[in-house]
Amino acid sequence: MLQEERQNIIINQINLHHKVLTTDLSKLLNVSLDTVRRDLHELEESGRIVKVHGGAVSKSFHIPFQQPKVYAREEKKEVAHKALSIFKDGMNVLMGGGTIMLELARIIPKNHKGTVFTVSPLVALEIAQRSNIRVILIGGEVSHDAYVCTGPTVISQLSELHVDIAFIGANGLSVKDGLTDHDWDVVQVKKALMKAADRTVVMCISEKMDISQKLVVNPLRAIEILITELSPTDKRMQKYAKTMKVL
Amino acid sequence: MLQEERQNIIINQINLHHKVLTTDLSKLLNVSLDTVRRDLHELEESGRIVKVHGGAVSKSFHIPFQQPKVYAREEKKEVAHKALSIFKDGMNVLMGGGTIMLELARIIPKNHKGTVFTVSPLVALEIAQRSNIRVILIGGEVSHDAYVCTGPTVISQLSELHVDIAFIGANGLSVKDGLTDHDWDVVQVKKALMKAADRTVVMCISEKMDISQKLVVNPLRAIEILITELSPTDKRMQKYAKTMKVL
DNA sequence: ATAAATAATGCACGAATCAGCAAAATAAAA
DNA sequence: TTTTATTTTGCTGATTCGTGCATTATTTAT
Repeated sequence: MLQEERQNIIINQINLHHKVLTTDLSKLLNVSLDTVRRDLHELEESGRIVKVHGGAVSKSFHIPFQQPKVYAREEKKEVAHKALSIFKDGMNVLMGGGTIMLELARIIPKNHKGTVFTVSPLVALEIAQRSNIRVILIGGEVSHDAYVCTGPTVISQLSELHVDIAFIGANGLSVKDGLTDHDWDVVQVKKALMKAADRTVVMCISEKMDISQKLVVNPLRAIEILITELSPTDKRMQKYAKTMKVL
Repeated sequence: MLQEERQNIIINQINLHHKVLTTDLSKLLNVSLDTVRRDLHELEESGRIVKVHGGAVSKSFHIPFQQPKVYAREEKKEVAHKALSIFKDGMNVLMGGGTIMLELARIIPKNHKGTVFTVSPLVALEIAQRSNIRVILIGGEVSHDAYVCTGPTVISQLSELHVDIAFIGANGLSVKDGLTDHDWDVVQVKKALMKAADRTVVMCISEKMDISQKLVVNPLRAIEILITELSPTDKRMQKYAKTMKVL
């Protein structure tokens, strides 16, 4: 068996399973462990795979080490600042939960006037420090992980609400599935949030783009504006820019 | 299973649930606790997660609780500890707002089971960290000074509620006027809180005793239990002990 | 304060890796 | 073809890595 042939098989296996064990390859290809190891080494040299102890993984599967920089905080702040440009005095605004929304809440000017509805106690507390903003917290069962109000109470209150614009965060956004999330309760709430608003602004860091979670909140067309830390001219944004405004 | 694979699963779990327990991961991944711990350690070293006692949480998810300087903190803690003795597993409890209530929330055991209703976002967030307690936040307009939900929404939701016991703080308590307060909105909420509960526990530090505020919440007879930092045998408590239980 | 749960540390064992070397296979030259 | 050079493969021993266990500390709950 040719070396090249072997290495192609290895690449195929990795594409298939995202990972591969050195011992398995040895058996599969009927060559010694050393040969496999050497193959893996070459494939890594040419940057096609990532070698790990015991085998190798595909490049996409391998999450590169993120340097000690604080996790995506700066990106989120960047997103928040962009969102602030749509945040006008006198608006009736609905805000979801999550860390991005909290960043947005933090940078809202102290003298801003308006009304903010939110399902997040954290956002509510932050904004309540601004004396010219009425803060209405939509109450319900507080989820233990996301610290957001969920449940039928929230849904029914939101169904009686109508605001200009809703800001919500995203855990998954893709052209195929639209806005997606992994927690059933949260999905229900997000649906209700979007329904209650004329326009929806989705805010997320680019890391969440082209990712689909288990549950669908709404298709792409339900979103009017998308904000990420990337420039609107960035290549990754183009496929979204077709159906919505991006900034 | 490759180490890389395992660590990816851990990251996924954390992204999904925002927090994971070491023991759960051990079972899920079929490896020893030591291995999980080492994985968590490495993931923390590379700055991808934050390790906490018992497991780990997502780095993007740490609550920036502002801890404002609390007046008479020690006395309030003392009151809170006494109140804890009435706080039994399985109870349906209603909690008001204020710093004393927050102290109580803080010392509720992590493994307490039960349901807590509250009008205070701060209390709700504190208690939501206990996974065995259902926390229902009664939503409404968040007051700018006390950070408590107020307004008609709160009143109407409370009118539909019935719980075993309500814990509320006091800004004024006297034999003549009973429980009094100075903020109209807060008074309405406190009335509704007491109406929704079979029994009312009033918690305050002694300096609020024998003081009357502008507005009356309820007369003394509406209160079942009074808790202060003073001993039940203290001279100042005697006149209250005639109509209610004191501790 | 005491008991229980969780974490850190050191050690041992097996598995995986690496480097160097020799045998085998392949390619190139005489 | 034979010879020589080059590449590829397999093997050996030393070393590193990953894991689990036992012990000791630390934290948390009662």
